[in-house]
Amino acid sequence: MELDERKVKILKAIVSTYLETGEPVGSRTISKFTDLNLSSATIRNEMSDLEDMGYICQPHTSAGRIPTDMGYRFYVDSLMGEKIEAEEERGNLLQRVDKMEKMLKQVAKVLAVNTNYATLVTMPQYNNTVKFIQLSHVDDETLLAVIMVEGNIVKNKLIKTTYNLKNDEILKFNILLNTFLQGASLEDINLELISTMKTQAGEYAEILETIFQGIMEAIHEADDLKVYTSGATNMLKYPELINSESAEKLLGTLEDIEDKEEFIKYMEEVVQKENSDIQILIGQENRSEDLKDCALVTATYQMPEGGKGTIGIIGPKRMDYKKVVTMLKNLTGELDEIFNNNE
Amino acid sequence: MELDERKVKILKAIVSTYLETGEPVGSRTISKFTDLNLSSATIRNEMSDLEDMGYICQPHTSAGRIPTDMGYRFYVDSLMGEKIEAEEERGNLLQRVDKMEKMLKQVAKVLAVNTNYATLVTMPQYNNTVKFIQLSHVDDETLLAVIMVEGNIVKNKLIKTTYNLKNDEILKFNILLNTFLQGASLEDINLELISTMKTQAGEYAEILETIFQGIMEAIHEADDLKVYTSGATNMLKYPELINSESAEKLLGTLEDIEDKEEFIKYMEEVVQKENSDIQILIGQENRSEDLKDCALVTATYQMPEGGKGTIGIIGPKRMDYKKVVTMLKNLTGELDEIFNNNE
DNA sequence: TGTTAGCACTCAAATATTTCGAGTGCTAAC
DNA sequence: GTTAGCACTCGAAATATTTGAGTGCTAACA
Repeated sequence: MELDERKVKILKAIVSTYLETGEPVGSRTISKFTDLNLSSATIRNEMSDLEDMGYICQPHTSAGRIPTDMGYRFYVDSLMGEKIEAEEERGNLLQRVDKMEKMLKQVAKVLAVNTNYATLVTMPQYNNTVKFIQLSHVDDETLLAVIMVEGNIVKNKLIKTTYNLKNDEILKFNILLNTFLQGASLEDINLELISTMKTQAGEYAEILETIFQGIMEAIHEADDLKVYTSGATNMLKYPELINSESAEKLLGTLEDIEDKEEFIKYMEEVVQKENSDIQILIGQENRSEDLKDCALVTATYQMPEGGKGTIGIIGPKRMDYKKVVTMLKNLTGELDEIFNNNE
Repeated sequence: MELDERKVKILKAIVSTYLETGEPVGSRTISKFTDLNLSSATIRNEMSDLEDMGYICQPHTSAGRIPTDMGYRFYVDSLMGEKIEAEEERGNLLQRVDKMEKMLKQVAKVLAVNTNYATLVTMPQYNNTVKFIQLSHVDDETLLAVIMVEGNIVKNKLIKTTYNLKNDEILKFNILLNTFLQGASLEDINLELISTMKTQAGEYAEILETIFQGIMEAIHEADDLKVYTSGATNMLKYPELINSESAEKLLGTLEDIEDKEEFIKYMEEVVQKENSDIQILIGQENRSEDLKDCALVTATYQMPEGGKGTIGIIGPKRMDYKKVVTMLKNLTGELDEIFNNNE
């Protein structure tokens, strides 16, 4: 069977009506509210066809039709085909804040409030090139290492030492560390480099080892992709999700998303493989079982220094895709703007 | 009317039965499951008295009795009277982690998982005595200020300058800042001190102003009492809360609790006024409207350096107080232990 | 005077029953 | 190919019915 133009029109009408109302849509509704001028009976025939083709289904006999994942997919794809122009009133959503962290939290919040879906925003990911390292004396047995990496991200770590370093010794360590590590990315720091440094350190080799270890821990630490979520409780607003037995699990997932290695990995993957900036995954298309009744819409933003992060929305499959996509485009646009102006 | 021993026994039996079952408890139940050997009729009479006295009430005629806030209060008070011995198997709950932040998150998580209530943990509050300040060069127009305050909390801030400071100039600033600010608490930093510093800075007074401002911002910033919550979704497990119209609001409150100045202030207040380490607020006893159907149980922990923070649980009034209190005692005990060993 | 058995009454919750109507599929006619 | 008409389906809502735990009250008993 073929998906002719009329079928397409009907399908789109069904999906968009369903997106609005959340009720299964019947043949009469479509007959009345499209410009096709077809009777309900004809629509019924077409609907029957569309059902055979897998785009729509009935939640039970004698109910209207609702889109299948495939139906949503078709709708979304054709939506993406149309050019979505960013709305005129942009630039007002975000207030300028200096701290990256706050900014991203704000983005998550803004998104959640404006869309009524759950949102998540990841920190931009850098390749962690070291900009500089600063060691300071805290007390007799503690040092503070401050490491600034590409993207002006500051990490710090307290390091316990057995030997009480004097100020001039710390200074020497600072010089040594910076000489070797400045500009180095994680991959650059290999065993060879380390042993060279140790040779240079001479009698201090052992302490260097301790310090070095602390520094590496610090660099890796914040690396574990922070995710900010917001509006998780918005999920409660969608009955189709609440009834689904996974609702509580989903909320839980969102709550402690920071722990869910797996989930984060998944997000990363999504970011990686997309070429376009907007990516939509519907229902079963999501690998994660928790999301099987949801749709995930993500967009990437880019930092001037090359960092890359994701803004995403999790909501019911019955989601206002158009609004969400526009929203995401606006926000990533705004982020770009802010970051570029800041530089 | 007087609350004689028998009435007390019956009241306690009612409350504790209700805590277990969540159902209104009737006279027969009490008659059967207490060692009083009284018929249900007698119990009924006593219950009627207890109702007159305000300790229990009926959700509707011809239902059993449930405790009023006053009833809970009586129960909890008498519970607190008994000595609660910490459980033997303590010390295993928390894994040692180095970062304060992680540790507190873990505490929140452990509590949430073990109790099935929502939990919140605040960062310890210090009086923010400056331990030392370290200024570093980032690029031509940016400085990094790292400030360590009492309790080994590290704060940092990027400061934009108009004038490109050279290394030796930065060194001078470092010395200047540390000379004046080391050991200073927030109250110590007043206008007089600032103007003295400016005089010392001479031609650099203006830049000092900028830097100083940045530093003050940094110190204040993290000061805004971070709160970690966990297990907010546990609230969904308690039907009595879900039906209450405030459920969603409550969840929302928990979700972005970091913004709710008001709420945080409230917590602080609770911490302030308590002399004993455990504080319980039931229903209307809570100032916050959002908590009117909940109970809030808090405990304070103390850092060796004098910092003070709060661990708390939010749950339904029908809460396993005994377990929660024991749990909190254990955890604060563990925290103390860890902090002391660490030092 | 305190305790208890007995009984009529109440009322939420569970269960069963009915009604309603939106929606379908099919057929026959245009 | 389109449409009107009709019998049929079935969930949801409304309504009725049953059930049972629980109460308060009274009268009798120790």
